[in-house]
Amino acid sequence: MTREAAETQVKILDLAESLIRKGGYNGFSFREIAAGVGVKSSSVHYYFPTKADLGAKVARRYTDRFMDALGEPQDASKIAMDVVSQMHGSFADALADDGQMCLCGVLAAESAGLPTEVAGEAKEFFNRTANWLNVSLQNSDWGKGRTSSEIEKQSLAVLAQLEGGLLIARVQQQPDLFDLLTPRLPMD
Amino acid sequence: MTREAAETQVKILDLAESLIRKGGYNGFSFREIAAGVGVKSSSVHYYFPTKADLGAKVARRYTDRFMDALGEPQDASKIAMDVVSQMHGSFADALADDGQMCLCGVLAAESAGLPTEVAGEAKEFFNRTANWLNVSLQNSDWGKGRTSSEIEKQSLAVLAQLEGGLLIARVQQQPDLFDLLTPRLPMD
DNA sequence: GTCTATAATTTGATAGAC
DNA sequence: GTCTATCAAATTATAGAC
Repeated sequence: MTREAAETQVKILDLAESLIRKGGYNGFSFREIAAGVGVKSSSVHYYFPTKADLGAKVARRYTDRFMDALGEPQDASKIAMDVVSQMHGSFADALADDGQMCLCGVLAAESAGLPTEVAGEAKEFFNRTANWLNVSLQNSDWGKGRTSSEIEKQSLAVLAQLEGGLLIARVQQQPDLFDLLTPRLPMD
Repeated sequence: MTREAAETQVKILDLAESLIRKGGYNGFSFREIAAGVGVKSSSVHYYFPTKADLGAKVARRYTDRFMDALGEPQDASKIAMDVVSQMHGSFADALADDGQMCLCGVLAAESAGLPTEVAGEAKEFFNRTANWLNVSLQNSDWGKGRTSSEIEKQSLAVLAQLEGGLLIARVQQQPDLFDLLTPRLPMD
């Protein structure tokens, strides 16, 4: 694969990601991608045979990058609030650059109407982020002495509030709203 | 307006609501509506001149119905947990009948790519539900002695977790997940 | 109020030249 | 790898008969 080819492919993925985050999977077209990248739509099909394939690969790359930024959950004990803050920061980064919300949050919202490959990747994003929270909270001070089902439940609650916070910040066109909404863990 | 006409109009609104909740605003067409209702697409245009008009009216009706089910916030003091539980129950109802999520949650996710009239109605749903929570929590035991900015913040946090919970339950295809995620209010 | 018919555009996708 | 050319289907929307 030549350098130019790789750049075209990456440009397509970048623009597709941006457009999906703006208007959802059904809100962009191959021709829109092509025009933005500076090629013809047939060239987009050269890299991604179908729209479902492009959508799935955009989601996969997004999830990989997101998990990469989080890093491996540490074995060593951590402060639970630092774990939550780190996750909050990763979601805030998604919002910060262009005021848009989490790609897989958008896909999740319309997932009942998506090709299975795309919906599957969106689902996988939540599996992986929930698992990261699970392991991290288990190793935290807060996690000691709590049941794994209680920890799993709180991991989902944290994720829910973060995704929901992005949703609200976006529809209200007030990105700052998200910063207000740092999830808390119950202390009882 | 004759009885049959009213029924057709309501059928259109009902089906449009269901389809948007399934696949978003860009995931349904006038012909799909027409086929499901048993008329031609030109008849759908008779009731709703444009797609944006239909989308906006679906959202408005949804919000009105949602607020109607909540009822007026009581003046009398209430238990805060009952307030949160009531809101949780209203969102659960949306999920219960067909396993789909909140209409305005879906619209919010793709709001950056929607016609302004539709995005505006989605925004209004959050304004009205947040305001209901605000007033109700202010009148609750928990609200006594707390600042209005703290109460506003927690109202948004509750909304965020509920919408995010629907998002997760839907993408995981596990409606039961939502029941687990009853928001809590901080007691410190 | 619902229909037929159709305009005008956009969509995802493919064949084949270079 | 990118292009031209094109297809078949779907889209929103309108005009006008009944």
